[in-house]
Amino acid sequence: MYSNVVVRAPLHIQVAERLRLLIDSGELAPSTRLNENELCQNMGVSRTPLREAIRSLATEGLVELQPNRGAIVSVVSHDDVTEILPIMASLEGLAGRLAALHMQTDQIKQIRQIHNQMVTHYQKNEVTEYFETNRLIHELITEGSGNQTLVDTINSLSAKVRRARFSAQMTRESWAKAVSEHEEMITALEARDPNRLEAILIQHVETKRTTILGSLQQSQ
Amino acid sequence: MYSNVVVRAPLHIQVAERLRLLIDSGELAPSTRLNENELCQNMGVSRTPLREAIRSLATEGLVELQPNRGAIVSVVSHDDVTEILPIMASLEGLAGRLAALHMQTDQIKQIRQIHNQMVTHYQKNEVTEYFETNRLIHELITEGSGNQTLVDTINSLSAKVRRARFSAQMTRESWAKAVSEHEEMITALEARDPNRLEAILIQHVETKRTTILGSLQQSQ
DNA sequence: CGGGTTTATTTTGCATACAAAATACGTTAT
DNA sequence: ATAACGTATTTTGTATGCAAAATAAACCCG
Repeated sequence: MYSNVVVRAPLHIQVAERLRLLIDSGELAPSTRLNENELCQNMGVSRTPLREAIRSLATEGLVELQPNRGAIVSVVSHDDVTEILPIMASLEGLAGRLAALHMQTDQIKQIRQIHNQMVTHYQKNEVTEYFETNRLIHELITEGSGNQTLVDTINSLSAKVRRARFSAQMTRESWAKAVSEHEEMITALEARDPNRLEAILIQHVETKRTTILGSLQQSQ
Repeated sequence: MYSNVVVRAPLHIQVAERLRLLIDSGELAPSTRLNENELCQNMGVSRTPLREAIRSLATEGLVELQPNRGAIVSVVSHDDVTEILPIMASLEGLAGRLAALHMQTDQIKQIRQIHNQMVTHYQKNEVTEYFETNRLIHELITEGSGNQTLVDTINSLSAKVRRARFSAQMTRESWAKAVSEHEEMITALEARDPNRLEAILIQHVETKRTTILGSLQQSQ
């Protein structure tokens, strides 16, 4: 007999996921205080699993615990981003290097297709769709490394940078540069050239850095 | 009037620290089940802060949650180490590059002193002291990067590798190689040569890799 | 004996209760 | 009016209680 048991995740995990989403979407903005009773009511759970979830998010760095004063949504400062981006560059470079060596040919073809979509979105000035496809490409290359720890590490850092919300400030010029770098990326991947792909990805993050830090207000 | 208030950390943080120590020291061995009542009695706290601590350790990756069956000390497998080491190489390389650029001269002199101590321990075959000074040097270089996020990321990965416990299996040969690489490291640091230091650190982790994975039994 | 099923015990998951700290409020005095 | 103090309320931190799941033990039947 087949098992009918629906193994549903523990409450504190479900709650953590929802909170993560709320924070990531900006619905819970940085420095917002997390009121336990309020959140409990909204989510229909008691304080115990909620608090467990908050503790998890704290070790992830998404919220900051303030003893006897609860937790606030952590603020990603200019300095944080300055610290994170070189790390991202190094890790994305490594991921690209590994991806060039290990990815299946049909997976690379898929990335090329998404890249073409992205270019179309760029030409039509469809910002949201552009960012979505852009993100997907980076995600696929990262996953193409075949190194799950690397994927997790990059995602965790990437999430923090994303929360700094700079995207709107992208200039015509830096956007064009990013797209052309992407073209080079895909070419290097198709040629399975690890050194070149690594170099481009590192350069790409550098471009991102100037874009972001140019527009981000000092010490947010 | 000066404040006399002793701001002591919340219980769940103290508990998490103690558990981290127990796991790191091997007193709580991998795959050991964490019995809540037992631990509560040992530590003299109730289940609530203990459980919060366990959730934190779970997101850190030190323990693994098994729904309805509690938590076990996570097992660092051969594959985990295989994934982690290239990441460490990349990040330690970056840290070295930054350290060569930013470290104060007197800090570099201090590292040279510790390095000399380490060499003495090597010559006298004092394994424990060797590893301790070795660890300290890597820590100081990493911190010398001036990038706290980088320090945290490296430490978190490093802790996992350390828990795999391979150190005893180091051969005469690989030990000698590690020491000579260290000599090169310090020289490059004193010369403030970022590229060279980065390259050596990456190579150094590669040496470590062959040492570790040579001795670690498959799929622990 | 041994395999399988039922019952008892333990252990976890979640909710609630109580105490301490922090915040908000109101009162008084200047 | 406002600054400062004291009190009330809210909010967090920790402990405990109860129900469900998992494990261990007892039991039955072949």
